[in-house]
Amino acid sequence: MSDDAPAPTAPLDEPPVEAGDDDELRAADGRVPGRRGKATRQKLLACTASMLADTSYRELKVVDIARGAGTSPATFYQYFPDVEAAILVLAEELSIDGAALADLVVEGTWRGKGSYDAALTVVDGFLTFWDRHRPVLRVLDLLSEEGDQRFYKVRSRLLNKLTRALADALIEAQRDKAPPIDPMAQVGVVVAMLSNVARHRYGFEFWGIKGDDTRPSMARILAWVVSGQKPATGA
Amino acid sequence: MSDDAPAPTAPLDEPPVEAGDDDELRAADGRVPGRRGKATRQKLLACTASMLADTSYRELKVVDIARGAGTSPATFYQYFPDVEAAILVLAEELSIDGAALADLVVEGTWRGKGSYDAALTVVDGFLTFWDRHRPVLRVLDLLSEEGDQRFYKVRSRLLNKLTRALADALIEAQRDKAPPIDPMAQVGVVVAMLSNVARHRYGFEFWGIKGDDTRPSMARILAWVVSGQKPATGA
DNA sequence: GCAGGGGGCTGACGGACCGTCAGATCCAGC
DNA sequence: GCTGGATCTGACGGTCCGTCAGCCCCCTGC
Repeated sequence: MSDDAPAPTAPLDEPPVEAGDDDELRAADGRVPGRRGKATRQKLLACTASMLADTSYRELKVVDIARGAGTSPATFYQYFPDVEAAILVLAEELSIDGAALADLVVEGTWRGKGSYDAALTVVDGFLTFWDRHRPVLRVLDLLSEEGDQRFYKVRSRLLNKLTRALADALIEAQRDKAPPIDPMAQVGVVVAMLSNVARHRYGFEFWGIKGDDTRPSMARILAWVVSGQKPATGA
Repeated sequence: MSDDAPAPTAPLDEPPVEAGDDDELRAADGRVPGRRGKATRQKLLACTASMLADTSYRELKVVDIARGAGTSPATFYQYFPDVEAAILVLAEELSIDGAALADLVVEGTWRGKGSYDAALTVVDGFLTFWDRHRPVLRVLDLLSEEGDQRFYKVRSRLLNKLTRALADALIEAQRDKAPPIDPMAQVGVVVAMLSNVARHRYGFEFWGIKGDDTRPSMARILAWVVSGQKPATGA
């Protein structure tokens, strides 16, 4: 739909506020919520998040969320058109925390021997981020996979910051060589690796991969791709 | 649940038939379906697959499947406990086609210069496989993500063959060096990359990555990880 | 401190879909 | 043609959804 495909390394850091018809928060009937209204809205959000932590998305009922927040289903619909809208708000809040990942990239040194350490820092940061927000990220993945454009956009923006930062690091680290392949494509596939491993991390150890060897594996690849040189693996 | 965590490189190729209490196919009421019954069951499966191609999973109704197959909802429940069970059968049928991917690995040469070509063959095979079976694979990912053990198992088995084959190739290609990291972990993360890129392939080009640079990117990484040497990139 | 207005909340309802019966229908085999 | 089992289905109770109209309570102005 939106044709704002940006140039590969453009910054494009719009603030994560939603750009609606009106910049004011609106309830279902068009009224602007007051103090009390905002409080229940927040309580509903918190309750949604906490239920998501130990309930599969498909068996998440509006009535449960509402009752859990000490209110009624009709009230829920006062503030959100559906459950997904509430989760979307939760997902957008993630952007702030996710931006810190890009900072990890900028702070690291990607030329020479330091690249592996920088990569491991990013890998660990990513895994930690994913673990902390697993419930929301799970449905974020779920719904963007289902073709929901709203979620797809949030997901893209979330990973985009990190990907762009890595692409910039690659360009900087390999500035003397002419890169044969689009830097965004190179680091994009690595980010895909990161996110998929983070998703299925539990499954990995289930099926015969010992301990935490996935971490150095990914760090090695990341360091190699960004720096362009075989990294000195911290054996 | 099942504690059959195998040694990293054990074959473990059980045939993809389901190992139930009885080796016979059963309907809901416990009877063995006859000729006519099997035909409608098959028609229901086909209809499920075709609806999945252009309907999101969440809006896939049993009544639609049943009507599409020219029968009634009650009949559907005669053969499948729920929609997921039908999709699970579809997913299991994929195993056969998926096994061919492992063959691609075995046939390739992973030492020296040939490694990049071998890797590109595997990458393309993987992407083709994913594109061909996208509707079913989408739901397979979806439901295993949701914690459904049945789907998780099928998904693991599907990727396991390929992963093991790659791990074996790695061990063979790097037999003179002592590998610092578990080979399964090394290739496992690459397979994670492959599957996640295959999933979001459309999104990649949407967001500013030109043409098909993801293919060589992944091939380069795959070749490097398996062979242990910087591959000669087919510029 | 009290009355009025409006923001906030809810019971209750129609509708969609689910999963399950008991009974109708079909099809061999005699 | 008749019969018994295999196959199919209409119809139902139940759950959840999303939406009203109307009630309650807070808060403001006097």
